[in-house]
Amino acid sequence: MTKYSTDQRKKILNFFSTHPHEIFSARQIFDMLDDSHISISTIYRNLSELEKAGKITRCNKAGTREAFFKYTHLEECKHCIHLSCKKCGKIFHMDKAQSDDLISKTAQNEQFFIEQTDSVLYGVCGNCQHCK
Amino acid sequence: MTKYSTDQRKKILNFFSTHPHEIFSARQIFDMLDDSHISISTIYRNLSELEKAGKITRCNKAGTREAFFKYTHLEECKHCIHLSCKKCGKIFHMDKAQSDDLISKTAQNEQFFIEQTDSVLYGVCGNCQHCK
DNA sequence: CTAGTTGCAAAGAGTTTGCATGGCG
DNA sequence: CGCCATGCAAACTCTTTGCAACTAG
Repeated sequence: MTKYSTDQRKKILNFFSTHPHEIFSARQIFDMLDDSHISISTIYRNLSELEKAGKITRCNKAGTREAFFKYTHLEECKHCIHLSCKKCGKIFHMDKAQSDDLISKTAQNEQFFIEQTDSVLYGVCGNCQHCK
Repeated sequence: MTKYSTDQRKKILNFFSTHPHEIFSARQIFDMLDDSHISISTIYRNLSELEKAGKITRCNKAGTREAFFKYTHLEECKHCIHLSCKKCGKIFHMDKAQSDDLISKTAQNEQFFIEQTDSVLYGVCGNCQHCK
């Protein structure tokens, strides 16, 4: 679907690749790329394209109504569960061994087949735990 | 905050208690209680009240923009991680022992403190796994 | 009686879409 | 030069809110 490489597209993808461990809403990206004057509809259209292309992943953030997106640059992103800090918004990766263990145990014990890609656990990260 | 017991309130809560293992959006409840002619704003206001009162819990559903709610009738709901089936929308409870294990291991290994209440893992349940 | 609750319609947030213009290849 | 992408504004969806009418206690 994506045929041309436009300036706007490059800037949006570049933004994600330079912030690989955080999640962002369309509005946040719009604001942070303010000096590029990219229209909000272009942001939305590109986020959808990038999502379809598998370069970013759509996810929810507890207590918000907006869609959030995170960069999926790493192979590991596809093979482990994500942890999202409610305070700073950063994304962490659960240890692969533990992810796998959880998934297989849940399949066995509960007959439930977790899909890592869509699954985000919420909580507070070590950093934010310290500062009140 | 909830002082009076109105007909609308009773019907909404009753709806949840008779569907304890599924999640619903405001619109779905509105449609399913159609013959009671409860206005959509009353649905929303009561969902907020019931949430504050701890009788239902707000949660996200992957790939949707709406808020979903589930009945929190059980004590166990407050102490374990939830599993949401992407196909049928039903909610399952992860075994408490496994929930606890996961939370303490993640705290240790990753320095990340999961909050059960907000955390929903997505996947496919045993039932839906069988039917394609 | 009177304060909480409802219904309606209007306002708000977030997101999508139609259409003319612009720019990549 | 042709088609895709962009920008703008309007439309849409989900949710909240103001206000007058209604009702539980």
